[in-house]
Amino acid sequence: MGAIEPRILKGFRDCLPQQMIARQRMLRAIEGVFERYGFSPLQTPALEYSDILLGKYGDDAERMLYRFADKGGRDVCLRYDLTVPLARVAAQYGNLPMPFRPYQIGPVWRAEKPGRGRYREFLQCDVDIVGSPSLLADAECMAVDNDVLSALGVTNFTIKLNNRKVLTGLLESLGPAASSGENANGILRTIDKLPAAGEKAVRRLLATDNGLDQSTIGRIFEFLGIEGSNEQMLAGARRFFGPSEAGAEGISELSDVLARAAGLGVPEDRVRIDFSIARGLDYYTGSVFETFLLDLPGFGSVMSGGRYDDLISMFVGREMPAVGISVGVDRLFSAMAELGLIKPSKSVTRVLVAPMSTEAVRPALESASRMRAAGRATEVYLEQAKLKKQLKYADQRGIEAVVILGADELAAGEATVRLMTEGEQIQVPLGDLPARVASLLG
RNA sequence: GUGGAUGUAGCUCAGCUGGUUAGAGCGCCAGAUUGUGGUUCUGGAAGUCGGGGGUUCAAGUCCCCUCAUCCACCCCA
Repeated sequence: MGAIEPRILKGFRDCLPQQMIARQRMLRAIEGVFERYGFSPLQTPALEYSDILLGKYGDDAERMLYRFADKGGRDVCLRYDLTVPLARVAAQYGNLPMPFRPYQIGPVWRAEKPGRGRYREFLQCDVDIVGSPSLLADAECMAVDNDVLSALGVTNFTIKLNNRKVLTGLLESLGPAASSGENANGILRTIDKLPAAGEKAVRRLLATDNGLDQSTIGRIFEFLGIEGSNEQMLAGARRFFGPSEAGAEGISELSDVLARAAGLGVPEDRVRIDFSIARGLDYYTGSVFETFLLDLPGFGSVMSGGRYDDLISMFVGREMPAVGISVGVDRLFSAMAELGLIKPSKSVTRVLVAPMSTEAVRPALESASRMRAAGRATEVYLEQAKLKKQLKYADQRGIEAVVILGADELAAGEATVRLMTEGEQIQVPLGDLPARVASLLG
């Protein structure tokens, strides 16, 4: 008795009904946006063979993989995101019609230190477009991003946009020391820290961690220092790169994606080119985006993604371009809670049927069934209790209507319906109950 | 992982320089005449004072260790 202390693992959370109700509403809104863009649901397992996930994310991320041997001695990992499992699916099923447009809603796990808006288990909602190299697909991801936040009532945000080709072009222009393989990824991850860590720290890290000399670092910051409107930044970057350099292709893609996104109705002032956005994950190859809430500076990105044209080919060996974006549902939810955009609900029940005596139980059950058939979430009070207690039960749960069935009502063949917010009561013939309650509740 | 802060009732916290049976607000439960919630009034339940060790006649209060949480750095959704 009580010998086991109830507790929960660090970084993991219970979502009690009061939160879950609002969270489910949020998920439905997100799902609605996804489906309006023609994305279809996909689900994959929480566990994958380790070799499916390893080598896709980069060192920083891989340290955060939950990895263990299962009962059969298989080397497995909890998925770190939804993108790599999707890549596996796209590679594994040869009969998928392309472009393949799945959306996924599911938990992912990262064994990192939890903090504000950071958990070890959290829900991601991804949309991906597999099999199309079109930059229109990139722009669609941004439009989904914009629509999702708008649908949730969030208005003050910025989608930061960059292109990996710009960054790799930058590194190539610096010579082989900077642009070769793993070192290039390391440099990008360092650059990605710029908004959080600041220029000084990044300069130091580029020298100590990435082994760059001061003139190379100077050149990088010459590029990162390009400022101004999106147009001005594109123009500045064009001047920086020669026309034949790899970076120029990225600049042209950026310009294209911007135009397409505007065409899809993404307000232009919500999109900002930011050359320091690299994303911590290795698999990105083209567009990268991260979304920030301007009312919560320092909160971190609530939605992000990018193009990963080479990831799926790591499984199949042939070209398979893809682009996607991911909503950090839990983070977004806690951000919205901080901003007061979440209305908590205590229960989904809208009607409580209150039987006042044992004789009233049978008619109460029947009434409840008919109310449910009419589509109203209905509970029957389970114990014999005073009316006072039953009304209190309804009040505590925010239940809008109580159907009272007592001796008087039974004798008259009707029920008393009490509307809790108004405090009004009306007599309703039992036969009309579902229709009347439905119209009273709206 | 580094630095700082905090751990007292379900929640938010008070408890002065160590001194008898540890408090408040909110919440919860019950009652204010027999079938009417949310307001009010009355009453009630509930705490190994995070855990362990030490100093002392005496520790929630001082010291040490440990665990946990929060904030910053770091990293990301």
